Amino acid sequence: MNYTLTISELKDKGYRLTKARKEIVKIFSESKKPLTASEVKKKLIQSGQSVNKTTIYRELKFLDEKKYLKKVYIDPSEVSYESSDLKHHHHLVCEECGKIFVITDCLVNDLEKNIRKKKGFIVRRHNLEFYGICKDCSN
Amino acid sequence: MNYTLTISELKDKGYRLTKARKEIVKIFSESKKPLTASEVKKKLIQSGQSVNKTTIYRELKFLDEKKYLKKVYIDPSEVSYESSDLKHHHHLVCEECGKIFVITDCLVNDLEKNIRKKKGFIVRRHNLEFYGICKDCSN
DNA sequence: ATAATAATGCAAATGAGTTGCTTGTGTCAA
DNA sequence: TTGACACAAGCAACTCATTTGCATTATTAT
Repeated sequence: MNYTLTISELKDKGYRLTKARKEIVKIFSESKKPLTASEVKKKLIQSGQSVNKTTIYRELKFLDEKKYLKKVYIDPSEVSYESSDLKHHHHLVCEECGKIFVITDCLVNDLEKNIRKKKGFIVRRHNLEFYGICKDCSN
Repeated sequence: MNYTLTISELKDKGYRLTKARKEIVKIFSESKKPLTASEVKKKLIQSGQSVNKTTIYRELKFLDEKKYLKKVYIDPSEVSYESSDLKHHHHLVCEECGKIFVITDCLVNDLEKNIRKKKGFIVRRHNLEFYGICKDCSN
């Protein structure tokens, strides 16, 4: 994995280690689920940091461009991000309570190979999200 | 198929047949790819209709609620819609030229059954989009 | 410590989507 | 055919995520 989301990795690459950057890296490396800009802001406030939203958007963009974060489209009204060195996985999104569960099975790879063979389309990435009702909410 | 996107179906259900509604239904029933509100507006203008964006948003919402259209999340900055009586399929989105191709294979059903069994999560729907480089752009 | 460069904060702008309100138009019954 | 009523359309103003310009501040190599 080339893109380990750690302070030392960023330092090695020669990127500046600012307060905001370090804290945002920490937040994503500890988070078990994708986070939106506003969720990141909340977490920063909780940890006593006051960071301007513009800075957060710019930092998310920076980490996305450098491949340390990936965009995840779960809520059409807000983009989420997650660390790109997580093992390949997909999300179960409960339409009742909004909780997000992770599944690590992925049988899409075979499909991608077929697509390449049959259509000449080279798949670089895919999004697969499941929406439904979680165990707790189905009673 | 209960939700055939046609004028006569809407008439049978007792919905009003307005100019905008009829034209939007026509646009979606002829379109081979998902369309955003602004793309619908463009097509309306091309066909000589001037329809307010509010009307378009309300009509998309109406047709979505009545299950004649489905939301498709391809571009995180804009929601797309497509006719819901299309055969189940997924999209190949070229990251170079933006063209959208359709694939009708879907091996996600098995996965959904597993999810239900293993996690107790009842999948209602899923989004699966592939992003990559199309044949024309890979030279 | 200092210069060079990148990051920050703030205010203002953008753009998708929504809402309140008034006016216009299909539909149906008489 | 007409009138009443409910639903739809248009307009302006609003919301909310995200972006941009610009002046200021912080980080880092020298």
